[in-house]
Amino acid sequence: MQTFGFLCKRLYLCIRYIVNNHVMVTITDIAASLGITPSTVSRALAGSSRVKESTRLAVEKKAAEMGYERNVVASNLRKGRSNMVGIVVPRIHREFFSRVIGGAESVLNEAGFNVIICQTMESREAEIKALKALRNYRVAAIFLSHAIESRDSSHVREIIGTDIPLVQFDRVFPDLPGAKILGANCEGAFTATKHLISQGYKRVGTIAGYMSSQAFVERLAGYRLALESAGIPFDSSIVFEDSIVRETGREACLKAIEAGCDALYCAGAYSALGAVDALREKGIRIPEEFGLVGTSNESFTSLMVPSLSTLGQHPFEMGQAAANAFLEGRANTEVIPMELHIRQSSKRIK
Amino acid sequence: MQTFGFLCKRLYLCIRYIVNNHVMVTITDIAASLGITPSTVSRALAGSSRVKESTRLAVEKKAAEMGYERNVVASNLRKGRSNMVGIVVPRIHREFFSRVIGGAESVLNEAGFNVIICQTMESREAEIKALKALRNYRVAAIFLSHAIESRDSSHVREIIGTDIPLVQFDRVFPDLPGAKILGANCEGAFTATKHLISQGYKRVGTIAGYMSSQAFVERLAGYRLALESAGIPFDSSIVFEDSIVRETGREACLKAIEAGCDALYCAGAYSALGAVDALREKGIRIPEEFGLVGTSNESFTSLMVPSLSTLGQHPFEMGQAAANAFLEGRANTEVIPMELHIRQSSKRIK
DNA sequence: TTGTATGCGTTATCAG
DNA sequence: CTGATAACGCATACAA
Repeated sequence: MQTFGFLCKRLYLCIRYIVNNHVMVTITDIAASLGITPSTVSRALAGSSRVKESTRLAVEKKAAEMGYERNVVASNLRKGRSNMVGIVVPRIHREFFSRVIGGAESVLNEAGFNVIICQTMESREAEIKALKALRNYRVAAIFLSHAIESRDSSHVREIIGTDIPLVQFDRVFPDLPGAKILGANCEGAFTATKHLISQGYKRVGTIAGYMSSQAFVERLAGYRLALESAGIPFDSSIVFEDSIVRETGREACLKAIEAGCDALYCAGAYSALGAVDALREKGIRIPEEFGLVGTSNESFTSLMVPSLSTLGQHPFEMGQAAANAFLEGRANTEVIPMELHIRQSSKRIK
Repeated sequence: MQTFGFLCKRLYLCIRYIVNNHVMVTITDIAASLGITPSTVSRALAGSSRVKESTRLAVEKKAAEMGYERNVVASNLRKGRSNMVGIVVPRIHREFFSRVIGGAESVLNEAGFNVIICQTMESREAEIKALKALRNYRVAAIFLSHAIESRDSSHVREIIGTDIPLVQFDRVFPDLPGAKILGANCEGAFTATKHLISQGYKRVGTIAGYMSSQAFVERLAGYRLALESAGIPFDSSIVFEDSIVRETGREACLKAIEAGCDALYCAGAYSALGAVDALREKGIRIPEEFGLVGTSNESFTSLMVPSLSTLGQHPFEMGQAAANAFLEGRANTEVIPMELHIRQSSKRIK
């Protein structure tokens, strides 16, 4: 026996259907055509154990028949959280970041999440805007690799507080809680620098990146360790900080040449490219007169001539790791190995 | 004078606040602390003209003070549409696509939209899944560059119908309604082929891509036109279809060599890379014995040796154009010029 | 096992 | 110009 309210609703639905004959079908529609209530449909579709098997089957059949699909907006509102994960990166056209995103997406999609992506273009302002937008979407989690301009983490803490799970990757604020996915930066930089030394380069400098970011701090530490383990004193005058793009990399390399370096470990991907520019300008031959190892195995590095030796990260795996950390509710720091690809730019000894 | 219901609500809010002392502030909170109703707050915040200036100011002040930010999920549900735009691309780590996304995002963000990105990995199944997910989010629009596996547009038509504005770019189904952003493919391919002919190459073939996509059809037409305008008969035996990735490009080029070609216009970005592989394998010199022009000015093309001549698109501008077409409600076809970058791989005549 | 009632936060419609 | 009220579609506590 139907209640009066129920019948009213049904009448309303009929009218709605006539007026606008292509609305999305809702659980109420399914309920109406099955003579049951929306709550039961909701439960059946959610796979609740508190619904009769036969009812569930009937609901599922009808839902498929009517082409029902859950309105995730309504569902998210009701649940107070969404099935979206926000990923905030400096620039998506950097191969490293786009591959991290790819890795994260592959895992998250499997688990029923969608990914919303924001670019900061290295600007702190844009990062704040993106984080706020994501919070307003009530995303289930935020994966962040912060902008260079974000010298400290106060804005992140302020905006996302502790309500939204945070997973940081690569460019990580050490003082923030939550999971962190890092490359084995120290170890990697150690290996890379060691390799340059083993090739007979005598004065190995580094284009070190930004010390506001954990990743670069660790790479510098690895570089230093390699020197020390080879009995070479660390010399801060051939450590060039704050360079990460091609142009500043070029400038840093010019200074390195002045300072008598014959090799550079570049902690950034594009600063190494700038170093190549500088060396070409000066007519210095690679690798005979000058050795180079870059970081991040972007595909252009193997296509260049001379091909560029790189300390490769595994961005896809980092994305997967970030997604898994979130899905499993972990808040630890995970280290993804790095791998040295020795190519022409550092291979002086055959 | 407050109504009874209003006071109840206020009491409820107090209790909620005590129980959970860190909830997001809502328009109801603002209304309560200002002694007005949520409707007025909503109107004030929406910039409605039907609200007193002083009230608006008071509301805005209070909102800022309390750190209010609109719950977009609720807003979207109520409005029946969202401020998200879905972008569906084969792979975001393709520089072309990531730059299109960048361009679209830059315009959309200004206009208050956020971007949700889905990758299809060239799979029709994944494309269907992505389109459905976006529809379930009630996105404001979908920007699509379809997967290679999607040989026809039936699934797109079926899923998004006419409810959601569709903007297609680059890989476009001509039979679907809505805006289309295309490179000047025919003209571009004409110029590229003409250039090869002008360099003295005698038998210019093409790695033509997939004929299910408008863009490739047009490039083939441009190629053909260039031959005809030079009085060279079109020869379908040196048109290699269905190649778009590096490996298939390599295979196509091997066939082209067999068929006596001494130049290729490659309609894909990575197929040209495969062609380089094939020529290296066979020990054929570029550009002296064989000329190559690729499509899409990916950054590796200028870093390679020999550097690769390309028919460059303007992906960032294409993204902007897509966003503008959507924002202005246009449904026309827009053509973005292409530009021939002549580099070493095709420059036989100094 | 199912139905009833309510609220998530916002906005639109209608009164006043 | 502002207030009351309902509804967007779904999920859940509670009742039956």
